[in-house]
Amino acid sequence: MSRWVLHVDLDQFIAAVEVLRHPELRGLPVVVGGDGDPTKRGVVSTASYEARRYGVGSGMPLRTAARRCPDAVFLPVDRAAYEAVSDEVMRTLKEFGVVEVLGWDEAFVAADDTSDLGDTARRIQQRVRESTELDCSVGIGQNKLQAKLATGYGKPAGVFRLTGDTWFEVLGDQPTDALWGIGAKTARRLADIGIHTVRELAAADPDVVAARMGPTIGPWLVRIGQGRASSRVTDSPYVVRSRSRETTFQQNISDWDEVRREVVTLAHRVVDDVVAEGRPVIRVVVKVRFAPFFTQTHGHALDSATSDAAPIERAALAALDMFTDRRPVRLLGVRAEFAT
DNA sequence: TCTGGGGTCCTAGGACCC
DNA sequence: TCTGGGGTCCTAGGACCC
Repeated sequence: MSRWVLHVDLDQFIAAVEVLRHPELRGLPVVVGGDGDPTKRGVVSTASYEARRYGVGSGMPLRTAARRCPDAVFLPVDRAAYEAVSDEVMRTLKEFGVVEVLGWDEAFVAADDTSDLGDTARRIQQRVRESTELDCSVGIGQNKLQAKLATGYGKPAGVFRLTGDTWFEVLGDQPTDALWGIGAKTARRLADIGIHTVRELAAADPDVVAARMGPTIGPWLVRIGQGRASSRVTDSPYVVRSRSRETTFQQNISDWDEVRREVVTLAHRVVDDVVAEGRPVIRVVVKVRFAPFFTQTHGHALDSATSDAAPIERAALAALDMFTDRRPVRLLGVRAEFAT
């Protein structure tokens, strides 16, 4: 099955939505993250292109962003607002074919009409602009990996095509972490066995990579190095596997009784989500991030699948009791896993 | 620079069983 | 008697993504 895939990615989505709501911010450096207070613990969700010129980027601590760009406008994250705009974007994309949603601001589209994909991409951009006043970039590829990577070369507001024929020309000399699915850690481990570029990864022996990276991941890494991946775009509704809530405290918590109370609070928030989901839970996992930044998890299986608050809360506390460390706590999380 | 919140999937090791 | 190997399940941790 060889078909073409389009990947649509909204430009600086969260910052762009905020500028739509606050037109006076257009052209200014805007940073969205945390509760909008750059003196607190939190990271940047999205920075406008104006802010990026100061070296502010996603994932950066808000305090660092404030230091690099003191004049930036800092805004809190407003999930509901972005979800509403995202829904409108996805509705628009469905005019063009099957849509597989990847997040608030990106999706794959299986183009019905393969006669002129460049034209389709431009029409998508036009329709998204008409319905939401937002710009997007579109990648065109022969599979999802190619399309996804192509989009990055089209930004902002452009269209880029990446195919099997141009794969090595565009990506061959890039470091392996340019690929979707390879991060800093995997890139470093690949470098340990002499693989630095996409071209080298593509030429590697899958068995050698498997010996270092595992039997499933190893051969898959070689395949993505070659630009090979699935082209199946699916709109089948995703079945969520877990629901979780977590909090980073502004000040570390040293009192274990307070830790227990916070875990109960989080467990109740998770139960609300679980009830909304309407499916029973079989396991509860508690995550503790100790100061300075050391994370552990422990889980507790439920005797029987349930959505009731009491057994889920008890399981969370039982999981918490498995922690023996009593260093100050920076973050607590509770996750409920659904029966499959 | 002092590192969010919400997810997914894979791996390795131990327990358990035959 | 003091010892093998394989399969499967569970758990914790790692890595990645948006």
